[in-house]
Amino acid sequence: MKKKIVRIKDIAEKAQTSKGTVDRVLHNRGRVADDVRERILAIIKELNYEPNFIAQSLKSQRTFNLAVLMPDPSLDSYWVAPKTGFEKAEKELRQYGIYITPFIFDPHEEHSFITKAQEVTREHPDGLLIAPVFYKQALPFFKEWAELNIPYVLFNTQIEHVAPLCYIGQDSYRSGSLAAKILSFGLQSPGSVLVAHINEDISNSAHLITKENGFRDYFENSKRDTTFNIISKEINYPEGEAIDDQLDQILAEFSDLSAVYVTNSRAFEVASYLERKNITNIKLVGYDLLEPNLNYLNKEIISFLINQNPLGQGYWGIHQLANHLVFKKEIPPIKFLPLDIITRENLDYYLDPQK
Amino acid sequence: MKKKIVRIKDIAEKAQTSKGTVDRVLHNRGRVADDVRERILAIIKELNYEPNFIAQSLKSQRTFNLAVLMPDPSLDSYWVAPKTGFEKAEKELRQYGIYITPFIFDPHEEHSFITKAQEVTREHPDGLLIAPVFYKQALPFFKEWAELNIPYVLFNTQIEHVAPLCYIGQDSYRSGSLAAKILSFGLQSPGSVLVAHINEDISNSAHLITKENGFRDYFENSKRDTTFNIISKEINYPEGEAIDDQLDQILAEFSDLSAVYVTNSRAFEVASYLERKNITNIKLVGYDLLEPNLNYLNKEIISFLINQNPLGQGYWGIHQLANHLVFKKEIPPIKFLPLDIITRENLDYYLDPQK
DNA sequence: TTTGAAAAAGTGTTCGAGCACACAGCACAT
DNA sequence: ATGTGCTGTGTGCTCGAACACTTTTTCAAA
Repeated sequence: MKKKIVRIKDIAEKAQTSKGTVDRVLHNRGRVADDVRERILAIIKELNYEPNFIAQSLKSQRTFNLAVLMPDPSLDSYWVAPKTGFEKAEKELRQYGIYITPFIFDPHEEHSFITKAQEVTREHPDGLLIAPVFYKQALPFFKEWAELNIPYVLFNTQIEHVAPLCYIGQDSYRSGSLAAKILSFGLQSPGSVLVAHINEDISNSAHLITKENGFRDYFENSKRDTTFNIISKEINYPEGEAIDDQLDQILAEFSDLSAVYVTNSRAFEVASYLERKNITNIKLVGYDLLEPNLNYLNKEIISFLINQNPLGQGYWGIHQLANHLVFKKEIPPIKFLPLDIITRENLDYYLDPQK
Repeated sequence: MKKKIVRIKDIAEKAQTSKGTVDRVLHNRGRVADDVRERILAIIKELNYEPNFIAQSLKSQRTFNLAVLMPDPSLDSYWVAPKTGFEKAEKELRQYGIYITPFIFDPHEEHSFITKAQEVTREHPDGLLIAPVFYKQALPFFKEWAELNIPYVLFNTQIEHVAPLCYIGQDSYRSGSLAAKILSFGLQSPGSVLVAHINEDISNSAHLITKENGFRDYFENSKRDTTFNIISKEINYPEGEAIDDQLDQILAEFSDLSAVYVTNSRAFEVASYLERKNITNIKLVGYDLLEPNLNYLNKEIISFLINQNPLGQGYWGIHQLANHLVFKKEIPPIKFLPLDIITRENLDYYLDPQK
């Protein structure tokens, strides 16, 4: 029943050599005769040896200093969750010598990002987890970090043409399709459907366009009798003020508006509008389990939220770095997190950070 | 930045004693003079000592033999996933001395369950993960295992009045409400809604009734203008034969049938019927990512599936036992797994067993 | 054949916790 | 006076992998 755990010593005995030699083979340290190497390699394979990583990490007392570069949670509460996530990961991984230093920048100020990125470079961490919300400003740093051999993991925003250790986040195209599927399920009669990009610099946010494409394509490819008029708008308003004017205008133009898809976490703005104007026949789908969103989800003004799992992004980001640095595992270049569909009924299970 | 890790040796030095004495204090093994004990305790607190559990588990080579008692996956493919789950957990935890012996019974034969349960008792494992699908037959065994001090974790079926270490599974009531929410979102005009219990011994499956209650209550409590006629049926048919007769009958009786909620994993039977009869205006929601279900989900004959995460049930079941036995953690008496809403667009992320 | 340096192989220590064992000191019984 | 048993304390080995260090083997040049 019990498979015996294979130790280096077992391999050495079976190969009639010593553990030192086996060790050299295992770590490609050379200085081993070819025939012995072959023999040992065969036995390793035969016995299906897996290093006891407990002993491994006990021995190698080395510590790893990781850096996290991301926006300030106190300025945009979306970022609270990733912070919670990486802190949770740090707690789990402290045993393995993982330490994290956060570098927090102001998401509205490019130069704040640049300053912090420079600090990261100066610190020269063993690994970096970064939310590259400033796409263009980040590019030169990626080059620098690559030269310094600092592996970096991206999260939240996927960027082409840089070679991170891994990207953690969602498949934006699919995400859009999913939103479309949900709304489409709830729509019977024809009407207009709004894709709303709220307070975003679209030129720096390719992923929102990707979401929109996924959304549009779903409606185009679905073979339904009813057709829908998909319109998209960038809605910008000063922080603190209401969104009413813009929405009034859109409603005036499209009186048959029956659904709204908000491509970021600001669905609550639309929900607040709908509530105040007492409009109940417009279905609303958005992103992320922020407090104001949850409020309207509970009131069923927001029908569904898609969870981008920001906590998981922080958590898994650190874990990927640890897998690479500590456990020397192969890291897949992309780790897509699930597109969780959240409604009032299953909300609880996604709120509490469970492993 | 880096907090220095405190070792037993550090405590011993500071207390001017030896690590053996500190060790005895830490493990309440007695044989320590009171004043020394106090002094050591104070220092432990002051330095905030936390045992290095890597070294701990390296040393204590103790192995734990866990048993899993569940139905045969080759007789009902639902059980493939829990098996995959506990095997995955075993792989991760082998390092910590966890070994699993499966005890597989025929889910259609009570005596098969009883035989296997007796085998478990004879084996006297260090812990047990059990899917108590035979409620009544299982009861005496729980008593026995409690007396033998074998901690057991329930999964799949929640049972009252036994005191397991933990229950892993879903909140059935919520699960029903969620199904209702989804269907309700897709239903505009009034009509009949069927709750179908397919090939289940309802008397032994309280959780299906709970699902139905959750489902009904959602419709009752929702303040919508349209009202729906909720009917429920037990549908039984011999394995291998089709379900057509029963459904024909129901459709004849309720010509306005607009949705079906299948309370277990057999939604594909209904889907197959709908496909063959070319009925497209009935929405269908069911459970579990079985191959035949996925087929109809892709064809959009099944609109949504709720994932009961059977893989996670096996996986977390073993992990809870390990947390209890190996890591001496507190275990919550109930671990509800998320009610994942699955559709064609987000299916992939729930299929592959990711951590 | 001897020598010597490089290559190959083997030995021993370390990491931190756990635990068996050794041992000293003392009380009490024989 | 010596033995027995118990308490309090300290020492040293173990777990498996890593790696520095030592020893042995090999093989070419002298």
